[in-house]
Amino acid sequence: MVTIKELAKRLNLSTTTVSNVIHGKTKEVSAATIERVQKALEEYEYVPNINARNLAQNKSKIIGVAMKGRADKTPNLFKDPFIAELIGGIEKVVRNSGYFMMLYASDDLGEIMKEVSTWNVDGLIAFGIREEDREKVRERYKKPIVCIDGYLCGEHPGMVDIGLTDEEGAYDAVKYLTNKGHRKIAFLSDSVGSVDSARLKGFQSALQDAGIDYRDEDFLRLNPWEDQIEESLKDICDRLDRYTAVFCVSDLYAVTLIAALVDAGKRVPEDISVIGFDDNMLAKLRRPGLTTVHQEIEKKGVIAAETLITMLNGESVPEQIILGTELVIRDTVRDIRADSEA
Amino acid sequence: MVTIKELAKRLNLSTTTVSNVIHGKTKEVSAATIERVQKALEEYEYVPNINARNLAQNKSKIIGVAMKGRADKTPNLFKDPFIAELIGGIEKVVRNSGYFMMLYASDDLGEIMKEVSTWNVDGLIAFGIREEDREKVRERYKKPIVCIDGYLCGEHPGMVDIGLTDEEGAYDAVKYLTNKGHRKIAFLSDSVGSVDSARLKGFQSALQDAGIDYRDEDFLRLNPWEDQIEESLKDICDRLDRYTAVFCVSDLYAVTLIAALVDAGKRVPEDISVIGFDDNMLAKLRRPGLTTVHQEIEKKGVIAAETLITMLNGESVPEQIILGTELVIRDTVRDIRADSEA
DNA sequence: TTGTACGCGTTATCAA
DNA sequence: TTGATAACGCGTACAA
Repeated sequence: MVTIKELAKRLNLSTTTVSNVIHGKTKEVSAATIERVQKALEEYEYVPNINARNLAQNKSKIIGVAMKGRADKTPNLFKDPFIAELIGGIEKVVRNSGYFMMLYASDDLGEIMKEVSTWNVDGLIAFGIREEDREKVRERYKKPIVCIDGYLCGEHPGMVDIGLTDEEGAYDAVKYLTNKGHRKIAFLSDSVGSVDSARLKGFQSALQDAGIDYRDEDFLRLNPWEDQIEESLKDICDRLDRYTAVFCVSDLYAVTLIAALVDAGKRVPEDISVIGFDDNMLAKLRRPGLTTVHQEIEKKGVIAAETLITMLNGESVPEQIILGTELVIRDTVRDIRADSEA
Repeated sequence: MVTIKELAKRLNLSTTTVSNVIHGKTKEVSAATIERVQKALEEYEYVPNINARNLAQNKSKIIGVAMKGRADKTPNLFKDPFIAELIGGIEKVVRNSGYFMMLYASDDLGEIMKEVSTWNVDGLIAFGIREEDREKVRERYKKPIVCIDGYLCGEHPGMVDIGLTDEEGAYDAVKYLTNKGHRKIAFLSDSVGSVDSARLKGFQSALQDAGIDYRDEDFLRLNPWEDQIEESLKDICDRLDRYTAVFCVSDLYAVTLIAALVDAGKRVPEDISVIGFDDNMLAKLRRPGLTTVHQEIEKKGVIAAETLITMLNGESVPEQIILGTELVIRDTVRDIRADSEA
């Protein structure tokens, strides 16, 4: 660990000169000195001390990724392919831009914000931050923030949102189900976040357009905790006896549900049709294929990170970016129109 | 951003006293002062500046996770469920121990090591570092290192390895295949790392024990690059015409292969039996279930991180920890003994 | 019980 | 073209 100071002493130069060479501020340094310094840098394998640099510049080159509630929902954050792909996308961009990524997952927003300011994080990507928490975040953190699926409304200076056509996506999926003759359709989710409620809205609209009444009991709530999921699934499978189709709020849940259904002796789609959301690898790699609503998850992460870095560069960015969805028809929805006519 | 200095001035105290209160060195501070300081800390929302702290203490509270070659193999690191689960396990422990995780994925080991020392990382978890690179790493980085699947041999002070019974696992799987009457068995992998060669060894032993000759052409090499994988899969599917079973080096590859086989009009296991390795969510969530070799991936990450933190605490740890494997029999291997007798 | 003063490695300002 | 020197915020001997 050679320091600039040591190097300077060895070369009989000042730290300033060495520092200047390191940073290419070479206009005011003689060619000979540059040469000498560069050689020494190589020879002694100089690496800058980021802590000192950051301290001096009041920067960090760190981009924080804050995920409220996620640590509690999934003990292993990355087991959910959605999270994994999203973070993968972010990480790629962050790394290629010369920044570093630091992950904060906690249910306690205060905790997250404390660490974010402790590390002097240059910018923040927030995932799963609710409307009511947004003020608190802004108050304690003045640098650029990009929200993912934040459903920002109103003015939020220095804060942009990367969203999705959640409502339309769900609408298309459920419309497809009703077109195939389904009238008893359940909605499977785990909570009632902004994303879920947007998708529920689309679900309800599609039902309405088909002249079907939505009842509260159609909302099936999966408890994703590892020690409770099995029981929860069993309960849901039972309740699904009264339905011919389920719209699931994620592929993970769709695939998990299908496994439970199959284990309970039911066939998909012969006995019940299932439709997912995300079109992640779980959907893509299974055969028969999962009918689902496609979204570009990795791209979402990439765009979030790129947007943040653009902001960090002082350039302007749109207040909101909404990515599209597309229904991908594969093999888990059955056409039951013939049945009902019979 | 209040600093200790400012706080001290406001309270008419010295920075030392404030600092002492912050760190609970309360034996030599009057109760009244403690009270006052703590109240001020709350009120002004004091957060320490990590850069300054690290600079002063020459520490970082950062644990680096270095993955050589991974950035090039998978453009999105976390798309591979094995990586995702492993990192998830590490991250959980790291976070709960008050450390932070920083990810380095690059094909260039020098690049990785440079950043590791730049950030003054307290400890390193290395994944996919080859024998020949180990010296280089040790030379440039003197702090504790935990390797995952490193296949360390010989003396490596301050360096421990978390491994797996790869050879036995593969042996069990292939033994199972031969027991079921298979004699034309292929080996699917993407490279020839230590892990793969251990599994290949087990593969070969099992063949040998069943009196089957191993030929080089039985080694099917999958090219996992996104733009080449399709072609590679097609080629492999063709070559599999001459086999009744494949042993795949990962569940990801097994599931990917099955999808390709199904798309090519083949049935698993009726036409060809497939066996995987890892028993990750891909295997667990599919129906019919994937027969595979179970390993506790998340636990591997957890143990790696725990071991490193133990080392960081100055306690002693075993030089090597080998986790076990277990064959999980599900539904992708067919018993063809009846066929051959017929 | 509290305060002073210095060092950590780097950058930045200003003077030479 | 180069060099002194003062920050940056914190921790810690050592002094009071």
